[in-house]
Amino acid sequence: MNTSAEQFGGRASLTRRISDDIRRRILAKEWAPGEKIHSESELSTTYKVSRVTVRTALKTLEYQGLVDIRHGSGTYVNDFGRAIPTGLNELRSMSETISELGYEPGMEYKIADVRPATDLEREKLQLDTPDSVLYLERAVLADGKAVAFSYDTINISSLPPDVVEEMKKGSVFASLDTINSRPIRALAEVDAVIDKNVGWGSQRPEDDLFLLLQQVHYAGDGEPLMYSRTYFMKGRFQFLILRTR
Amino acid sequence: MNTSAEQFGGRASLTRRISDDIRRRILAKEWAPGEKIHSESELSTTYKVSRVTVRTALKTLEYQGLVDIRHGSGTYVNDFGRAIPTGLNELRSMSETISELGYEPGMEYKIADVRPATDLEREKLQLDTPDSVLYLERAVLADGKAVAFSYDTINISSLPPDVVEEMKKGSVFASLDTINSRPIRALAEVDAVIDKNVGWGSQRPEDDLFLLLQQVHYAGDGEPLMYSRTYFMKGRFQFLILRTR
DNA sequence: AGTCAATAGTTGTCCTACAACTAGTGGATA
DNA sequence: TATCCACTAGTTGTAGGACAACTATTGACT
Repeated sequence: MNTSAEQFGGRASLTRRISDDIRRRILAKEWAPGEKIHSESELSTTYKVSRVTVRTALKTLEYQGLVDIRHGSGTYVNDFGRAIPTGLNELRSMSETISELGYEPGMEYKIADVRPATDLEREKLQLDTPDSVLYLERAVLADGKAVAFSYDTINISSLPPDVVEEMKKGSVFASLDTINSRPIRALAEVDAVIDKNVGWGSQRPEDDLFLLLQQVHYAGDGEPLMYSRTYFMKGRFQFLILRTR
Repeated sequence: MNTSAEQFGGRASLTRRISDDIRRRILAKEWAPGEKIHSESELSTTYKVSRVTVRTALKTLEYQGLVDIRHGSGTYVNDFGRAIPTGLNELRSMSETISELGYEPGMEYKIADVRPATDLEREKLQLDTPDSVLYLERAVLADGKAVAFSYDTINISSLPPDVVEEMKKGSVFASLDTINSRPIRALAEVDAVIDKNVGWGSQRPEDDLFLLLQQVHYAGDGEPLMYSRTYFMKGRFQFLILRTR
């Protein structure tokens, strides 16, 4: 098993590891949509864990919309089309999401500076003093094509300098993982906007129309880590959501 | 307990009923954000169910973002601000959502007709023959103010005539419930659009800018029930989403 | 004041058992 | 033949008890 949690150093629970693995197997098309997967007893035998653990793992996948558990019958793989199951609801980095969709993720940096926080940023990140923040302007690429423009402000007040330097080049989430403070919660707001000042280059839309995902990411202790605005370009990135009861 | 599932005649599982009730208690502010709720053992005693059932119910609420379960410590109510926990991910009708947000829901009907399906509608609803469909154009109201315009096409090929008549006036979801075929899954697509032909009346935005939620709702057996486009007006309806790991 | 071991309380996992439900089998019946 | 129905094997849902793993607090000790 090579779960994302293990990859990122977190000691994930047994349930989480099983859940991640079955999720991987489903996304790898081990079972076709509509097909019945192995029974809970069978899975608990092969994974060498109790049925309770398998059940909890499967429940997670059911919440995510990947499977349908039918009492007395079995667990069936859902047909979720091209949707990223739990795309908006589960906290993943853009790169992870793009990669899971089958594209090659990339980032094109325009600005990566440490500078004093603006009033808005101080409010969003709950900074009292006029602290310095790391400000990033980047284009999000899928297979080399820009799909979104990202404006991120990172609270660096409790981060070591070398991690900050690392963030100027690589993935913010990965850097936060190295010091074990990946955000575990985000409050996101979706909006449609027309803005002439967003984006750059030849790939930006002429009608200035974007789908804006505005987020504040929080650490486990409730401290705001990052204020992030991602402007998606229409048609470049399909925002599919599976809704379930 | 008066769960929505019971209200709508569905024989909900024990876990679901417990989960719904604890959810209700949390939304009713029985515990403040950050506060620790009763332990699993305690809840299992008071509800007279096993700890397994309570655990599964709490897991559901954790996935919805309402609570945070901490190993060895307890279960804590999340501070989800003004967000509708699991707003986009869980399948609820607009009226239910508006009502849960604390506003008085309403609908203003512009069109409610049975007419032949268009090509697009036939495709979305997987109709082979040129069947008739129920077409609705409505303004969605919160406290009497229009927050969105809704364009719905309902597959009536397997619906009794009296239910169709009922839908022309009341809630579509409620009518579907009476014959026990409420949708259990929807594939939704979010987009930003500029469209001069959407909306009506004095409350429509001058810049023709909308946040579009395009959905196909499916029944339990996989049959498409409804193709729905909801155009939200900027600023009238805050689309907050709680994202968790 | 600070450190640390002990402790009580809570969630995570395991085991076994049975209830509730589903889908199919095959015989009885008209 | 076609339909109905009891039966059955298989699967998920719930129960109860036990222990492991973890957290937060207490209180003794330095």
